Amino acid sequence: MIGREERAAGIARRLDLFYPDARCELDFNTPWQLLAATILSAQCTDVRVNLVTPELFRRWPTPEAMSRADLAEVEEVIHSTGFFRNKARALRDGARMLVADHGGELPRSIEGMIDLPGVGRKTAKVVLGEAFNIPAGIAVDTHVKRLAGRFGLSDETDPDRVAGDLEGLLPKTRWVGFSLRVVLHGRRVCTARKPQCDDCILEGVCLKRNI
DNA sequence: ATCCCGAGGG
DNA sequence: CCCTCTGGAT
Repeated sequence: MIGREERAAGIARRLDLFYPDARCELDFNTPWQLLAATILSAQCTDVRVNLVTPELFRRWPTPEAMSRADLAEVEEVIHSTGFFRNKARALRDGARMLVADHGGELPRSIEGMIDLPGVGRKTAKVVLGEAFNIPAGIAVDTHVKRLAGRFGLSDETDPDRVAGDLEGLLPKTRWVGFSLRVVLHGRRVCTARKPQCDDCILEGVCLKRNI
């Protein structure tokens, strides 16, 4: 049985080779639009988020515009992404905070981002990493949480604890890419219900495959 | 621990 | 019908 450090390095290396051009698949033009799309992506596929954001960003392209938006109109546009009341309020009230306290720009720290409504550590890490290239941490969503367990890289269930384990196993320079590739692998191969282990490139380094 | 919430797959 | 989708707030 190989140790966690060795397994983490081996998995990261193979994912790098197999998904060389992994990138964020949400559509956006500005950092604030990425934040908005990431808020909408909670418990929702990015494909569906990309279906509603063109209209959302056409009508409210900036925090200034969103800060003055009618809540019911925002709810109507984002309805199909689910949790639409919470998300609409988070978008408008967060935009008001950005305009009032941050000059319409995004905070560049996890603490600043988490102060915004609808923004937790996962969303903060995604936006800081993708928009500003700040490796604030490994974003642990449903995919990263599931695969970290199957890989044998964490025994935790709390996303923040899983993130702590992974961040201790991988160098900071690989954090952003690792998250993107694990999510991609989780969607395409290591799915929640019927994982396609026969088509998986991680044989020999994944704990689940070694059992 | 529970609630928020719609859409698609099996 | 049940599970899952790049979660967050109470």
